Amino acid sequence: MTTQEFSRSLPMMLIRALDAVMPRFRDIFKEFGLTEQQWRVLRVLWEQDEITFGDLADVTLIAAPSLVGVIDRLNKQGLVDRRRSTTDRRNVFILATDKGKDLHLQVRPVVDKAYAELQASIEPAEWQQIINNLDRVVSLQKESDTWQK
Amino acid sequence: MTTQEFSRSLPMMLIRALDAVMPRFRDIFKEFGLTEQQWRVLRVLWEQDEITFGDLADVTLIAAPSLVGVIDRLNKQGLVDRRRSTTDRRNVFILATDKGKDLHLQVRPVVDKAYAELQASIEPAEWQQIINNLDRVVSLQKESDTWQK
DNA sequence: CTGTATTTATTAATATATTAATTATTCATA
DNA sequence: TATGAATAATTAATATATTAATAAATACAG
Repeated sequence: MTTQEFSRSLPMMLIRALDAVMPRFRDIFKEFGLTEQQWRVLRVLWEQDEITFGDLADVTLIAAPSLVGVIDRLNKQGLVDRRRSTTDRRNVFILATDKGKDLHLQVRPVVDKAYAELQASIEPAEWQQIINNLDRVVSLQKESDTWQK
Repeated sequence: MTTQEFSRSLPMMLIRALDAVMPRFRDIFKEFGLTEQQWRVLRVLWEQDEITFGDLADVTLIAAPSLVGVIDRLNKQGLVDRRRSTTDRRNVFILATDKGKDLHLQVRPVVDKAYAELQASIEPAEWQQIINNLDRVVSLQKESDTWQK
């Protein structure tokens, strides 16, 4: 019965965990007219003030080609702006508009509350263990990637 | 510096882990002209022989509207067929064609090898811990979903 | 300096994700 | 048995993911 093996493989378990966790957050984002990815961008800009497109892609884990569209739509909503760097004209800085900052201040408490509830549903020690485990999966793969390129 | 908090939040860690793990598998799938989702479908059909569309969506963790297109494209490649149930004409059975079964037999060993290498990169005890932890995240969320609906 | 390789953001093409609406069928019951 | 509720697959509309290719700017060797 190796379908069960498949269902319990690491990739499927990761996807299942995301499927279990994300819907309640998406519901919140939607209330404020945001998608999950749009929220990730604003979440960073609220702390960062100004960040290059490339760094934003790294931090949000949104691949550059996808991020172009995400930024376009946020820009159309008047929530973020692009500003090309003067020192290196290849770089583009992304920054939240005042409207973007305000919106974020509204969304943030609701999301934080939902996240606190999520965290509260799991023992602190177990929670930390999960984070550490995921961290380890990432670092191990990064290592074995190095010699490949 | 709460951008770090964000980066180490459970959702971001899950996504990062997937990003770390999946590329090497996608490379393999691509060699055989398959996408990740197409492979998931074939992976199930190889064991299952015949399965309803809805059950297939559940097992592959592909939402029904997405699965429609995945099946369409697999069908165009001559790898799977649809067959409407005679007992309940709402149900549609999905099954692999001979070509689909043959292809799967070719892909499977390569994928299994890559998966074995992935698993070998992590201590067995830690591996089991990760799976158990993810399982727990899922079950805890399922519980708190129940009373919501 | 000059031509070439690298880097950064973007476009292009195709596949998938997400939510809401729709169609066809079956169920349940009045 | 007609009829409204429930179920299964699909369509529709929009957003994102993935890979390859491109455009513009900079770095860098010769």
